[in-house]
Amino acid sequence: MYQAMRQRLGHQQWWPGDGPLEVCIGAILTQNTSWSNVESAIANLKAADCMTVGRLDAIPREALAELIRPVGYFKLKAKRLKNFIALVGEGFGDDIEAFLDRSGEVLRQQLLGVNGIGPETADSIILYAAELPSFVVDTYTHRILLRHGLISPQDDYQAVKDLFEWTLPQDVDLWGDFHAQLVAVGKNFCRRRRPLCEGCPLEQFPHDITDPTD
DNA sequence: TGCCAGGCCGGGT
DNA sequence: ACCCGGCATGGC
Repeated sequence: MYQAMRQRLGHQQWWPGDGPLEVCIGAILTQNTSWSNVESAIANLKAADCMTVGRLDAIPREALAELIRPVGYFKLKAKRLKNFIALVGEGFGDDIEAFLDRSGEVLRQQLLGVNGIGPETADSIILYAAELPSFVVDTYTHRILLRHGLISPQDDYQAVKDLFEWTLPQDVDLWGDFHAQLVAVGKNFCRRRRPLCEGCPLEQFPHDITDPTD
């Protein structure tokens, strides 16, 4: 399935955006939000010279919220950004690289301890910012695998993550691009409550679910 | 015009 | 252990 998507769509070159801090910020801001909204919020942060740990720590939460308004849930996400920045600042000052330069297990545990960072956001940061192998599962991943009968509805985040991590060679570029391909397919061919995926790169693979509830 | 977007949390059963 | 409402702007 990866080869089929890759052939049709080409390498997705994820994460879109620049540098490890921007990846972390984007991962939090894009929670249940389209990436185009995140782009304009990130542009605001850059224009306000706030794309550093120090500036994000210094800026008042209310002002930060205004800068990221386009992402929606902006008050909530301002809080979540602050929580993440506090974790980095506690041990590493402004040095995001040093914060990320630790084992994936330690990183994941610390990230999950932050209010506002759940499994997908943590894994996105580990895979795309720290560049360590940690497969990212999102709603598209769930949906696509469910439609193809590869998982059951009650399989949780960890079960789906395990399926990928135990099956694929442990390769950061492969895992990163695989997730990116699934998002591309999800956005364009596998939308919510739509049974048919006309022209989908995965059309050749069996669809066991003909009446999707998701 | 309504539905959806690259989730996560807190409170209620 | 689940289930649900809340969070909110922008694009199609």
